[in-house]
Amino acid sequence: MTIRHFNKVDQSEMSFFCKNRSTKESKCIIRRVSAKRQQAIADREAELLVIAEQLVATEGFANFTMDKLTNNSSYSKGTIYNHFNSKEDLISALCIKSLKKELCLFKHAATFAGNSREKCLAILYAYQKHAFEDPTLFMCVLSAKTPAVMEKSSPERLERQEELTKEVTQFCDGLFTDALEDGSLVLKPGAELNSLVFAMWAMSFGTNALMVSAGALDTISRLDNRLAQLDNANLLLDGMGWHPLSDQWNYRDTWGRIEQQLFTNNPAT
Amino acid sequence: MTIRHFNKVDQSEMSFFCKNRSTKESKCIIRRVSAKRQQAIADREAELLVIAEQLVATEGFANFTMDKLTNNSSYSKGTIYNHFNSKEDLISALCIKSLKKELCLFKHAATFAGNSREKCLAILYAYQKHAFEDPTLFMCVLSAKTPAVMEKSSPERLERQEELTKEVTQFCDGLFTDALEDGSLVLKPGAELNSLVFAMWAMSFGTNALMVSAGALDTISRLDNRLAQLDNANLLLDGMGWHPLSDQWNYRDTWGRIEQQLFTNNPAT
DNA sequence: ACCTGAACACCGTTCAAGT
DNA sequence: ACCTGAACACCGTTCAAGT
Repeated sequence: MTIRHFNKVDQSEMSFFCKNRSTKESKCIIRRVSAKRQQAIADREAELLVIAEQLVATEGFANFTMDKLTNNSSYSKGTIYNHFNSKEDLISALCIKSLKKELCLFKHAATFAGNSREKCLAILYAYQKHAFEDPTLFMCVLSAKTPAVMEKSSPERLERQEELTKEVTQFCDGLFTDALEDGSLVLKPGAELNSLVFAMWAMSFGTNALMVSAGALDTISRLDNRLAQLDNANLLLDGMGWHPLSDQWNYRDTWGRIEQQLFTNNPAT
Repeated sequence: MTIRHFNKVDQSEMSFFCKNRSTKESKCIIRRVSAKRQQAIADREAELLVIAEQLVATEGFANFTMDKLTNNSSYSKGTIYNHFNSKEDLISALCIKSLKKELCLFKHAATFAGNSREKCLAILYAYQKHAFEDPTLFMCVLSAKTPAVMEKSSPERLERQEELTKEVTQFCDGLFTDALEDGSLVLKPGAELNSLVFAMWAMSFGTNALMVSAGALDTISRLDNRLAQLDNANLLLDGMGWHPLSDQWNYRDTWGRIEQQLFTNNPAT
């Protein structure tokens, strides 16, 4: 059921261990010699992030401590602080992991065979799936934008965060420009592509955030979790005038097909 | 410019200090005797919340400590722990303060003279104003729903939270039922009033949350802050079919009138 | 009946000493 | 070159001693 990501850890993420090697001559040699070791370090970092995420998920953000991470891993505090230069930097790392997973799911979703509006729904389905399966990671993206976290994150990670956010945004821009090109979406006078993308982002983020963290509330628990994202999206996309409108097409059927075709027992990526 | 709230502190909020008085006979006498004292306690609690909010605003949530609160106030740790039985309980109290302010602003906004959709926009204007003026309080409502905070909050405050949330929801329900009654909004077949209210909530919350905490991002900073909420709302309300639609009415003009008539130099409430 | 602040257990972070 | 864990400063919470 669950799509696995990052089985193979990307070495390019190990910015931290390389940061003090500034002399150009030695750089290459060291890299070549320690390639295997660097892979080991990257794997350890991934392992630490998995443990951290589990701890945050079970005990909540506030109750998560570096002590607990140390005790639940086989590494010492010093080693952990070699990977993350503060607790906040670790959250930043979780945010990066989250963005990478989102991007991966989005790209998978975009392969859905359908019209442009259906593809957009596929992305939203993927976003929802991410939020429900990994609420902790999903929320990390928000908390990573908090001043307190940003101030204490390493510049390398902040940069990586920005890069990935830009990639996600551009990906969504692409959806909209496709729709503009095939004529299923037409900009109203005075409207901008940017603000449409932002509207969709705000709506889907708001829906997910409220469902994930305020699910206990009356108003929300009365709604059908599986369909709220679809219903909200339909209202918004109708408002944008994105054809076919929801009374001319059975998007509830689309929603089911997205689930079946893309996210069921599929060892994608 | 700023509308002031809670100059007069509501005594009913001091649940904490009264909780151990269960014998009915003595209750009344004690209440009467200590009425003045209870007012003093309520005032102190309000004072502590103001200081706490400032600290959270300047140093961030993670960097806020009970020690700093103690040092910045004229009271001892023990006294502060008489008001809030944990750091999380204090966040819960900030959430309550936030909800009360929202409700107060919403009721003021609902006095706007206009059609039902314009009234809805007035509420959204008020919500945005709250989020931008008091980002800390705004975000408290979300963090208060976090399991970690809920587990350590006093039951009294959790109950008050729920009460207020219900009040806000019912208030929004009212807006929609008014629109249904005067015919400017018609439910599509299969649609529910509940899900429309939720959609508006998700959209406006998402918009505010992204603007407040991710304002540093490229995509967002390019947007006109003042108008994003309006633009997003117009897309959504058009999608609901709430008349007059945005191409039949100048809602940008409405937005300006809301600001001028309701939220400029007005010592309301 | 309420206030106080010393006291305690715990957490984030560092760094001298190891390998 | 990297790892370790003792050490330190700080934070959340309590509670015996005051008024």
